[in-house]
Amino acid sequence: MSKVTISEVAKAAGVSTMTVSRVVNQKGATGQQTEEKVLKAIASLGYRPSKIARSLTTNKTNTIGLVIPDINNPFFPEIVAGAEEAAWKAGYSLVLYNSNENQERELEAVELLEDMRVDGIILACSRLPDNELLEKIESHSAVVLINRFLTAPKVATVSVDYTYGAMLAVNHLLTSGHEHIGFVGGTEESHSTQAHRTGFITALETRNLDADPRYMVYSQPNESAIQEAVMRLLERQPEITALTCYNDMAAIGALQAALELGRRVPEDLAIIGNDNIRMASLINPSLTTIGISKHDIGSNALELLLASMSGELTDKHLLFKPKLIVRQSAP
Amino acid sequence: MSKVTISEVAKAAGVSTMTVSRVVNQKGATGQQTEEKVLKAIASLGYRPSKIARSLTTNKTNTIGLVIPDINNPFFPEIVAGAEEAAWKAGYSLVLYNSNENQERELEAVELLEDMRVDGIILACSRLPDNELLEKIESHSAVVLINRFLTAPKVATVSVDYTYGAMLAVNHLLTSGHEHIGFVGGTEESHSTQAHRTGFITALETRNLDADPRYMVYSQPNESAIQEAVMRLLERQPEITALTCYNDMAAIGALQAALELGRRVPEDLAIIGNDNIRMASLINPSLTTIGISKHDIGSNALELLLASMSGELTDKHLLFKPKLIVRQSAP
DNA sequence: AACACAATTGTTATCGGTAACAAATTTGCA
DNA sequence: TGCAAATTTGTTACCGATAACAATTGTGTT
Repeated sequence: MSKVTISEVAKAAGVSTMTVSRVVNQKGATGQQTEEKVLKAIASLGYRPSKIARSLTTNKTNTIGLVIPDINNPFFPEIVAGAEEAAWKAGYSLVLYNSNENQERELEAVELLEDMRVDGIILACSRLPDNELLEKIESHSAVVLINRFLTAPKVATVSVDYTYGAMLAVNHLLTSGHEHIGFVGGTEESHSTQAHRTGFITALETRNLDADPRYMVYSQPNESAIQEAVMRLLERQPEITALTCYNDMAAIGALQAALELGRRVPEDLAIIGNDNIRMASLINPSLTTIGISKHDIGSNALELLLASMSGELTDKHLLFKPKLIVRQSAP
Repeated sequence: MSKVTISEVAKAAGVSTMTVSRVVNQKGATGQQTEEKVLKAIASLGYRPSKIARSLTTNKTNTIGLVIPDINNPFFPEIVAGAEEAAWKAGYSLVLYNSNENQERELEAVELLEDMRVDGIILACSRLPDNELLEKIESHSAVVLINRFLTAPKVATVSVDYTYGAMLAVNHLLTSGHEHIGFVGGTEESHSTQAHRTGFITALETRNLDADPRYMVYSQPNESAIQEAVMRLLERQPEITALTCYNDMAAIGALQAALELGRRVPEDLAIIGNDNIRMASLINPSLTTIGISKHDIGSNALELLLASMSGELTDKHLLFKPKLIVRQSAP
């Protein structure tokens, strides 16, 4: 345990603590030989300034909170990596909470981050209702939401244009000649599901086709639930020849459902995913999907947060345009 | 920004700050009606005690540092999840660094964690040489290493018995009748590679077979490098009919190499991975692999750390026994 | 009612730094 | 050489909480 304090260094160097502080922070003028004395004392004692103590006076922790719903969902590690990378470059540390898709835990995490006096927080895919979210957020000076739109002062957002992505997917399928296209979503409240569905409907309506509610299915975001939901959908509406899924894990669940029902992919059933997680190119058949740069989302979120912290902007909303990646599952 | 301090609460409740502190921490006796007054004041002001200030006096941050080499490597998110879960339950927060397999960055991360006065650190798969690692570690009061053995006071470790796992793999292949088995490792310095190779060699020698160095190949831990290394290996030693890989990503690289060379898996080439990442069961052919419970590694590491912090043990070494999971790639 | 003792509350110093101002030293120039 | 201005250093107070001890209030007993 490092126990060397600034006053010990000051004593060893024969100067005041302020002088040591000035040398450490390279702030305020410092004389040549004094500086050397101090640096020598620091080195010989192995002094490392306490960020805790510093934070108390400066009212700044150089720390950022990141709350994600499920780190095991391959969508998120890349976002975390992007954010961590940007944070590192800017001299910030990341405090990570994995809410496990649990609202209460998400709330508590945001509160804890407040207790820790983090300089800002990034909330990914919050499942909290608007009012609760707003209430918890207002005690923070800088907030960035990922994939969740919210108009509020101090709140910036970084989102993927899922609506646009879904339209790309549906148009691709329509162009390939599919006439009965199903939609596989997550929970109905989830914003990405809603955005995706909007694109699904819009793309169909643009071509004067009806989006039949019976062709849409929702599910809890885990593979077996998805697989089951898709199986029910396909048994109920066997005329479906193509599926757009709100993310790649759902698409993989759909693949398994197709396998289970003896439907060949893509011959009998075309499947398009969303997110282009690494797995998408490695499974068989490889997954046609909508690609988004998750790393960029993370790094942009963090940079937006830094800007927001420094008061350069109060709110700003980034929207990433995804693009279609054609592979085997929907050629 | 929460700015309510304890003295404001004290003023509002008409008591001293110590009384407020006692109510907040439920420590020391407190009178009924005073407690109510204080709680009311806390609620109405929205007071949240500063962990920063508290940490300064108590010399405890309720914070744990976690350094991992690559969060995009699917081996790690589960470990992080396990550690985060256990930390959450114990009331600790996690500070995460992603070193990107970079030694310098890893060093810096450990130093920063010291500056933050975290209560303990978990270092996953450190690539630092022993002496540097020891030097940096000694300023921390509690350390747990994952997949890295090191005998030192205050240092506990949680490791997977890769050697045993590799033996399982080789024995499975030998039992299936393979006579020329190749080994695919990561960088030669990596401990998991070394442990894996030891198992590979031991399993062969147990059956009085020689482990031919020409059958072993090493590579940087990224898919394309692995793929290329495997292709060179297979072209050089075409008699090889089976490969054991030091992890699943390497096995997937090997699969791609086989595809590239027109070798069918498992008919022409059997492949066994290691780690049982989620992808392993989803790719085609599904991957025979060595299964380890990564979530448990993370949670055990954290619990060990907590025990170490509370002085219950100074060093302890956990070794997880993996087990063979037979799938299509090596039936 | 008086006293001893327990329960509750308050005071002061401190954790390890930095802000803000004051003091001391150096420098430049008439 | 002297003196104002610039540079370097030191002092004091404070950030927001808690530890340790002191003071007060309440309780039961005879």
